[in-house]
Amino acid sequence: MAQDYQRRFGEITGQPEGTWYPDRDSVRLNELHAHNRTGISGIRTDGADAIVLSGGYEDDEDHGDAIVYTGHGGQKNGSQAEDQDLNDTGNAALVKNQLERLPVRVIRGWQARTDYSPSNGYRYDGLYRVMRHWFKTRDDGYRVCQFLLVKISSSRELEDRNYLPTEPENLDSGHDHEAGSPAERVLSTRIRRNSKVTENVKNWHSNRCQVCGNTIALPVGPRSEAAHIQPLGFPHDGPDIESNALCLCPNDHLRFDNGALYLTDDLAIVDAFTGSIMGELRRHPSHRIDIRYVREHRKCWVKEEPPGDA
DNA sequence: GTCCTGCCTTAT
DNA sequence: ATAAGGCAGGAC
Repeated sequence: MAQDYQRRFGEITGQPEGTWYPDRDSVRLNELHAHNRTGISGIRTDGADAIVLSGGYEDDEDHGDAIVYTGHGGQKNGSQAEDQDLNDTGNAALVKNQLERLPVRVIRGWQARTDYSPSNGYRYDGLYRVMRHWFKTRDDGYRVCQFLLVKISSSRELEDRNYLPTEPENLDSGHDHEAGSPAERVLSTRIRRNSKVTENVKNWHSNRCQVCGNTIALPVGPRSEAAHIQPLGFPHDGPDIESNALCLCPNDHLRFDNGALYLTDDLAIVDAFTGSIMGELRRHPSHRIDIRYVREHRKCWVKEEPPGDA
């Protein structure tokens, strides 16, 4: 009975990209996906080996090489009725993929009726990387967890694995971030990043983290990272400019990008676990920070109560 | 479209 | 062991 599904990451032998299946049971029996109804095949401690994209959540966005996938949970009778969270094992699994860089198989179903879904049945469409996750507030007020999936061996993904150079010279002054297809916008995140922005931000702060004040010393010299407040590229499309960037140590960069800390409008630093203020963001007179980007970042991680009710 | 049965994995 | 719940599937 419990012919326990053996989770395997990556390509399944004999099931190449493009293979078609008549139904979910067939997908499962060919060991591409654990479930016959559930979207995410995975658990918190393993990560997710596969997902099905078949229009079950209206906040999904399929652009081929770039996908915004909505997490599990919160639905009652097919419509959103509660907030989603990362206690859900499937959602936590996809975060694990992101942090451990595990590939996820993407299977598209006919129900979604996008340009990329099959007209009937299900199709295995290759391996994707989970680039990041965040929360979105829907128009009805419910919060859903979302994941940016980018196809492996797309230019962006190769560049991310250092197979392609990230040359400072091919920069575009950072204001064309709205242009191009979603996949191109994802690609532009790294390939066309303006190194002058990074350099300025790091120099102003002398490589000291604006959160903790530490500098990571390496034999080659001090190390810091320029972190964008509103992420670059699809779908957030933050600008590649100094007022949308922070100088952070790798630890606080990871915390900031994954919602462990956020900023108030007064640039106080908040510990997301306790909600209490950890301190003030370290400033430099030349480094103006635009509060609009701080708000966009906060939207991804903090449920803001609807205004009104004076 | 809606309803309802059934089957799997995961959690308790 | 048993229960819960899910991006099915088919019937109507």
